[in-house]
Amino acid sequence: MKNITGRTIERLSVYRRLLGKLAGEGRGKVYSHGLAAAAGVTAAQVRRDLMEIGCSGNTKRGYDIEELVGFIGDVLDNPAGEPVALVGLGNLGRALLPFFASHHPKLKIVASFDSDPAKTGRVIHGCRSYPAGELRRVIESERIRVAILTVPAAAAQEVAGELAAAGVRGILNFAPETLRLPEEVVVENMDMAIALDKIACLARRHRPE
Amino acid sequence: MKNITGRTIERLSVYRRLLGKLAGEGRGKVYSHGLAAAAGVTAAQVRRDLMEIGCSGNTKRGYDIEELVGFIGDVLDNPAGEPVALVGLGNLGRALLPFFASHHPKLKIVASFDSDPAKTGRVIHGCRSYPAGELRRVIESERIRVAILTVPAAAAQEVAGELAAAGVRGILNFAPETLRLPEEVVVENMDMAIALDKIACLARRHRPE
DNA sequence: TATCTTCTGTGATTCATTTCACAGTGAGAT
DNA sequence: ATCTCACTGTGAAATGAATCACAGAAGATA
Repeated sequence: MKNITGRTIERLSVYRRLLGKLAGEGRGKVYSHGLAAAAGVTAAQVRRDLMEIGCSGNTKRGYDIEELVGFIGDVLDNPAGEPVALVGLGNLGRALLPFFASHHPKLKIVASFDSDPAKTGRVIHGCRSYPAGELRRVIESERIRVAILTVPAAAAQEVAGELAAAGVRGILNFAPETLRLPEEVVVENMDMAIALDKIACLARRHRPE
Repeated sequence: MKNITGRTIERLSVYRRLLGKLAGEGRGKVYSHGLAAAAGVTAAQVRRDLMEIGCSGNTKRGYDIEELVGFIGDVLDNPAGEPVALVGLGNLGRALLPFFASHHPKLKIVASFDSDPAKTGRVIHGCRSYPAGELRRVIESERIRVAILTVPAAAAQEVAGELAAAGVRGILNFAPETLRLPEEVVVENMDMAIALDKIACLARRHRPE
């Protein structure tokens, strides 16, 4: 299994969520077009994605849901589990904690940080919060490779640099700021200002044919 | 100006933010490679994007920052302003309010909604909150075309349908749920669970050459 | 004025991603 | 036992997006 693209990974994550729902409804098998309709993509796309991760369906019964979830997990998840840090305990950061505290099989927020001492030293949603000065030590000792960044834009670049220096290799960036980091660090921007600009603009000019 | 892609719109939004910062530092002109470095893209990409919205730079001085901001605004913004609704006043929704209350020239959250009466009837961050039952009336009377959806996943599809029926044409969806809507509605997903899956997976396999 | 340099604007190309379309397959019907 | 139908797996084609690379422009320099 060579280089699987980010796009494909996103779709696999969508499929997994939908498959979990189907399994919960007692379904055991699913056709490519069934998954496709639920995920809002084409059936050919689903088949190609599944092919890419090396999993096969039965010609007449479709794909086995449980098996599929297993295959997707093999691709997406770190089998040892993936500890995640949350940096920035403002309104947004605190709002995200319970969001992620939800039942993901492997990802877990194990530490959070803030520069404001009033917000640290406690346990919020089962996750211990540390002062910013402890960042490097905790990240290193817990071997954290993935972080969520919810600090103010003005601090984002500096904090991101510290994270990278401490060993973090993937950052989910909520700050409205373009991060400049060494190329071994993967950054995914969740920039709401840009997203709103985009949908406002597209919605205005979008006219279905 | 024909069909400008979503990708390009996102970059234009990034450019605008950076240009604002440059203007604040007293810069009046910028080269394509200057903007490119700040935005993390190539100079050719910047030139092509700017070409696409019909704006020209001077061969030897580069682009005029103020003019550029104007051109980008002409493409991205609704000149009449764009009222936005926020639906769902849970932790996440409340955390987003101040985020967007920030100084966008045209976008403004003018109304928010929640099904819990305890959360409505007030004014939060300068934005009046209404009970869910008022949704259609307010959206129609305020002519709101863009909405941010921060309700629980289980309610997302239903609420999105109501929004579309009330006239909303663009939805920024924070719920971990694939929305099925008529094609005249533009949906942009801000799905944190998927994004985390993605960076965790990419960070693990990513090895710069 | 002539030359040099460094920029922009853009056709052509490359690269990435999605869709098409069909051969192959197997369960169920007859 | 064979036929039929609806599915999968996948090469090939189409589409979409980013990059290359260079002609042309204009300030700087002498």
